[in-house]
Amino acid sequence: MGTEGLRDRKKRQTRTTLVRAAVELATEHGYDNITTDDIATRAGVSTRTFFNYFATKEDAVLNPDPGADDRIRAHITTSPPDQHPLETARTFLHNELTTIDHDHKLWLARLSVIREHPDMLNRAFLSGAATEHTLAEAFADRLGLPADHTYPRTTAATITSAFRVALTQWLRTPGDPTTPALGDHINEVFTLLTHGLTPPARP
Amino acid sequence: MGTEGLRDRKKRQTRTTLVRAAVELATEHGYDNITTDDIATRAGVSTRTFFNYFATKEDAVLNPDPGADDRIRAHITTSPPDQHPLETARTFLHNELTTIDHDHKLWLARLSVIREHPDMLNRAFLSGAATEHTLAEAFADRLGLPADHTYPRTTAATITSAFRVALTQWLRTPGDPTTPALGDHINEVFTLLTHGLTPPARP
DNA sequence: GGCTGTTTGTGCAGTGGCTGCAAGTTTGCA
DNA sequence: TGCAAACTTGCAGCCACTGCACAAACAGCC
Repeated sequence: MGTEGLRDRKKRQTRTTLVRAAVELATEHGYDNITTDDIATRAGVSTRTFFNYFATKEDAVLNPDPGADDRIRAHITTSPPDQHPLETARTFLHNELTTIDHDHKLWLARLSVIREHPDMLNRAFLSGAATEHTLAEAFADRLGLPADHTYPRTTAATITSAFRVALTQWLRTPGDPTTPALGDHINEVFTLLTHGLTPPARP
Repeated sequence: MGTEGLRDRKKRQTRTTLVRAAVELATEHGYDNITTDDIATRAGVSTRTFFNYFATKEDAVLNPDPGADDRIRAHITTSPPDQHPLETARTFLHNELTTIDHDHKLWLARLSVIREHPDMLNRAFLSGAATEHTLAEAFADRLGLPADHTYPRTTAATITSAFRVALTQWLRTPGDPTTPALGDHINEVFTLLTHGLTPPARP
């Protein structure tokens, strides 16, 4: 089971090649000005193959991480059961940030594309309704509640929203070392939420 | 200025006719099985005209309310400045519910379409990013904060999320008078949020 | 009632995302 | 080596959506 097999290796490579092609082309010419044909051609495969790997042109740029759901579930079930859900989510997100540092360069390009297309981020989060569902399920399990209970659902929705806001705020001032890091934005948003969104004092 | 003019009247009528056609056809044959041609034909206009009224096939079904943003802004600016934002939003949503009761029949059909296509609801809420922006702006004004401050943005995102969850929960048990009304779900979700999502006791 | 400028409706041709199908090609396995 | 399963590819096609050029309807004015 340790061996991966030639077939799987090729498959993974084709996928990452397509992602790179998509992100590069989008940053070079603008996402709207490239076609799926362009992406496939640069990746050296047929257009039809492109759609065997991605259901959508957007997916090729965003490259949704299929393992994310498992990591989420694992983190939630292994964290202290009486920990506040927002705190559990916060620590999970901080863990993930170190992962992002890996493909640093690819991520910067990807983010520049997203910055030009804010709707894409939104769509990513909501067709990522699957992820939200995973969150709700995991918290429901931990709390001994039914999966469709209002509490875990609200919690899950709030968490994804929170992360989205933090990302949006962070994207406004990218790369500048004097501005807050993404982790700082996450902390700020989650702190607001744990305090029930109590308004700050007037300036 | 009181008179509406024949031109405007016709325009409004064409729009509502298209909406009715879209919703009816979608409920009859399923949203995926109808084309924009079908909708236009039933409405008695050309396909090209359809796209003069709606940017998207989805829009014809959802019929986004262009006046909503103004009502939101008005409600927020006229409500007590020291009122908790979540409470302000809660009362606003309750006001809107009475409006929905007007086109009751159309709304039921629309909801049945949405129930078959949960993604549509999500997309509606996030291409309704415009609405979220309005929310953030209005709260920022009221609090004397800059429009891009994290607090109003988090608040706005949380409110739209909350409403989305309430709607989703409500859609699961529609029309049954023994189950909670939409307003009850809204209350429940907002209560959870004002308490910082404190987990309920284990059952 | 006519005249003129501005909207609104429509046909047409075209782009491009996305899919099903029926091959061909490659890999896994015995 | 030979067979089955998985992967790739070309092709034909659907359909949402757009730009453009022109016809039709309307508003305001004389």
